[in-house]
Amino acid sequence: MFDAEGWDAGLDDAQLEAVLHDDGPLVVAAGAGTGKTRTLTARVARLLERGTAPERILLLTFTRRAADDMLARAAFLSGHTRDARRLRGGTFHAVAHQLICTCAEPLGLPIGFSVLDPADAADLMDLLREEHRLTGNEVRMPRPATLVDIYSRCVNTQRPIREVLAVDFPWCEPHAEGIAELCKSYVTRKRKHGQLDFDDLLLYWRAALADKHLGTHMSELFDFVLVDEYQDVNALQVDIIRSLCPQGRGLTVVGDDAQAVYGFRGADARHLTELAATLPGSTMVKLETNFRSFQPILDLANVVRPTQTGVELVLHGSRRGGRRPVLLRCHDAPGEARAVAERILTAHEQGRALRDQAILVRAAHHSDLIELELSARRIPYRKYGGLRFIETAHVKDFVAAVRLLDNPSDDIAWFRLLRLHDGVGPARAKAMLAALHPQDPTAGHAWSAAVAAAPATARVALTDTFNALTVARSLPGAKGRPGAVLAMLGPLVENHYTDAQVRLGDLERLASAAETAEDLGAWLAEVTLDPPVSTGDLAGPPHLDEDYVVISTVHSAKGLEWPVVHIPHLVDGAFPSDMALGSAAGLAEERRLFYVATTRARDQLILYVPLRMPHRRRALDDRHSLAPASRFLDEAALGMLDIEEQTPDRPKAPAYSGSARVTVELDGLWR
DNA sequence: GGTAACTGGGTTTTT
DNA sequence: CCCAGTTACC
Repeated sequence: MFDAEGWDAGLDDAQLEAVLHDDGPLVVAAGAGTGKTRTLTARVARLLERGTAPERILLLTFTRRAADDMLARAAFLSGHTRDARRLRGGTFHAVAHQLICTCAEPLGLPIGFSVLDPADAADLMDLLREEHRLTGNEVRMPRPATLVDIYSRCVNTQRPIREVLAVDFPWCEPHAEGIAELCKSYVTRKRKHGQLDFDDLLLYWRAALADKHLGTHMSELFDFVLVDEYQDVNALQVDIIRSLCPQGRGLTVVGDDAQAVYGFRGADARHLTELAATLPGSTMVKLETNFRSFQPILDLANVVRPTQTGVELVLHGSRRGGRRPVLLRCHDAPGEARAVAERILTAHEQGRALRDQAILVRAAHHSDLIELELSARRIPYRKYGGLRFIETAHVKDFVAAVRLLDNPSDDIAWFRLLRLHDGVGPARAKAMLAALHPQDPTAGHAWSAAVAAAPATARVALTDTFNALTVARSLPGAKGRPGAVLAMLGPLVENHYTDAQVRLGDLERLASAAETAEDLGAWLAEVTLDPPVSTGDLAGPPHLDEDYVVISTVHSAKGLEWPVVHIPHLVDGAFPSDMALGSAAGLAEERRLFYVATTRARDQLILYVPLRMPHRRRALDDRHSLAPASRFLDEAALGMLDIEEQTPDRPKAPAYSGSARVTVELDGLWR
């Protein structure tokens, strides 16, 4: 898999320039498939070889998977495999969490602080919304998840709420006052209960760096900081990077502004070009040779690639030959699902393993019909993105219980756990929280007060739960705690869910994964910040002989590649998403997303257009909207495609044309 | 007054 | 599939 000849084997001139660059600020503008991962890892390997201590190199990536991958490769290339574990790396959020834990006290945080995921944050918003009596009005308040999005957008773009509402959430403006009020109490409530949401991890890291003493200490931890996917950082992350590397010394960023697809999370690709412009003495290296795709795929990609970006890049292919991408016109969505399955099987017959193929979708539910079709034909697949294991109710119950062991004042965790008991709903749970919280929530008298607030039916179970928590808390460190939590949750889950057996099976696997952790709190933060996509992931890496098609959202496919790529649902309203059709900025991001999708393909790319799509709003009648195709398939793009029609695969039986007289008689049934 | 069970309508993308 | 609103039961 790797070249054993050394870190410089097979690098081209531009890549080599980036690898050999000294410690002045370096911006690598890397088009899709130009070997940026290779370049980054080679650079790390070279730094190690030059004698930089591995723990003084920090590699910030977009997913943990990318980080692990790169660190392992760098260690291999440098021949310093033994040092690999000492390299620092991960996502911004994961690294922030690790660093914050080392200085929780000076930051004013409780030692066992909780990490709220966005769903927890939404639960908290929901609670506050009720407390502020903002529900049940004539004009409905935005959904809790939307409130969290609004709050998060303000934080991540560092813009005032009025502006964020006006620009990004205009339909929420009537509630501006209430929303601002909610955001304010959201912040105080989190602080009070020792909870940090994802945004807080960045905020506290930045705050630590801004402190005179702590900040100096923190920025001196690293000699080199390398940031991948820089086009997708937000204002907070930019501040963090700038404090980590004063004057940009030792800083390397890699990115491509044509692949910026996280605007909705507060990212702005202009940070990439601004960095090059504002750092004195910075060097820019452009990587424009694509080593990934056959030329005909690149011809399409170059047409799709948005032109008005800050950094002009033109991809030159290095792989001649290959077929032109195919545009397959399908009858309707079910027809498209059949076509995808058929083309996957065709490629399979031609020697492509299933794992060499990916289906990339704009939104997770776009693969619903395709998944049905694959299942019906017994084609194994694995889905990335969309609803995750960690977001299922029973897993959240488990996580909440574990969180309580370290942070008994975590009211959101309590709220979940209490409602698992028979006869305890939102109102009772809230009354019990009130009984718990003015006191030490681990104290016996607090618990009896809480139990007293519950209906008689729940009291025995609640007492059991409280006792089990006491026992679990008394266990030292991580050992035994997950098992104790599982034992506690068992009867509750059994009572509360209809499909309890499946859920308990999940929890058993989760608990045994947790038992292997050295530090349960760190393990919990890890799975919260970078959750496993399925229970399968908990069992470790999949077997080599396991073969499955990958279904992924385009967002989750960023940075990855497959020999064969299928992109279904290329229809206005789906891809591009109808949510984005209204604004130029939205459409521009959709186009970049399409660019990302097409450039994932190495050898073969198939685009699917269902010609008839069910109408979104009124599906009651059988009316279909005629949506010929996505606006991205303009004349220029079509010129790069081979257009094919879906072969009719189920010829209808010829209609009977003779005469007959038939009656259907049911009256005998009702006597 | 509060819970649980049911129904109908809506659904981007993720650390 | 999740959420909000409704209704029947405690």
